Amino acid sequence: MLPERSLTRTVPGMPELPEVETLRRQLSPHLVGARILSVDVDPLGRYQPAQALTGRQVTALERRGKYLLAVLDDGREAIVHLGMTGQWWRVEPPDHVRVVLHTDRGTLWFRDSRAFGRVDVVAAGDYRAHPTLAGLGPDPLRPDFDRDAAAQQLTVGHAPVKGKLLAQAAVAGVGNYIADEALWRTAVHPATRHLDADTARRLVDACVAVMSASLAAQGMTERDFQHLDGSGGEFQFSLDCYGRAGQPCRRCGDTLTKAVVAGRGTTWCPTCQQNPGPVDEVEVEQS
DNA sequence: CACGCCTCCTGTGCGC
DNA sequence: TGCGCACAGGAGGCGT
Repeated sequence: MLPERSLTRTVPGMPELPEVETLRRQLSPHLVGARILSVDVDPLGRYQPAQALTGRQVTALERRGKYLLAVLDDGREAIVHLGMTGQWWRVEPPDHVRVVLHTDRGTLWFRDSRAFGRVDVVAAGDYRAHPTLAGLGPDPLRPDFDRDAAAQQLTVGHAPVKGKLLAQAAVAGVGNYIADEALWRTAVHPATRHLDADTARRLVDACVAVMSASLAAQGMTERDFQHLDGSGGEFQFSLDCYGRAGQPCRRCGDTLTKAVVAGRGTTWCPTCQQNPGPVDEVEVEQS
């Protein structure tokens, strides 16, 4: 059963699809059907749109990729993105409260220390102010997930495959750890700029497999896991690659390396994931 | 047009 | 020990 102190079991580091879906399931009983009586919002401008939730009833809580969508009773919907550190609490957090929802079922607090999260209220389906959401690729948890369409996206363009994965246009909900794990599983170098169709399909399958395993573990809880109260995610214990720079590859024993690829910290095995040619990576110190 | 770089934030963890 | 500072990182915006 859900502990009182933290609804989210805090999902600290990087909420990706499994973490956001876990949160959606935990949040639903407290939000779907509830009416929001009043809203307190942090002075920071980016959260101001949440004020528009006042008086609204939530009719459904959906998820697309890493976006939570709360369908409202007036034809609009609330878009919630957790950014890096967004959390929902059922008790008042000690700090970094950005939005407070007073509902007829109790109060929910949105805490976001780094303030990369976002809350917006738009006409249903109007994602003009959210281009990534507007161009979101197929979501692996939806029954109509089109694996070949996702793979096709990965074969076009010239950007490093790591960047294509993070862009959300191929597979919705991929973040840094899912990308690194999937690339490791398929033995694809993250800086690869061209994939053949078969490799692309295997990479999509690997993304889905990593997401499924992580969701089954209720996602990854990284930094705050000392505060866990029994409902925390466990996937951090199943990682083969992400966060293991400097440690031996579980497949070949070589030392996993870390560098910046497509602007993001990236870990891979230099033996299993062969360098496809000239790449523009910057070596980063290993721990 | 697609890509790459900068920005937003603040806790963390490093170096001195 | 304590201080200061660079850095991480999802997504948006913009320049090339």
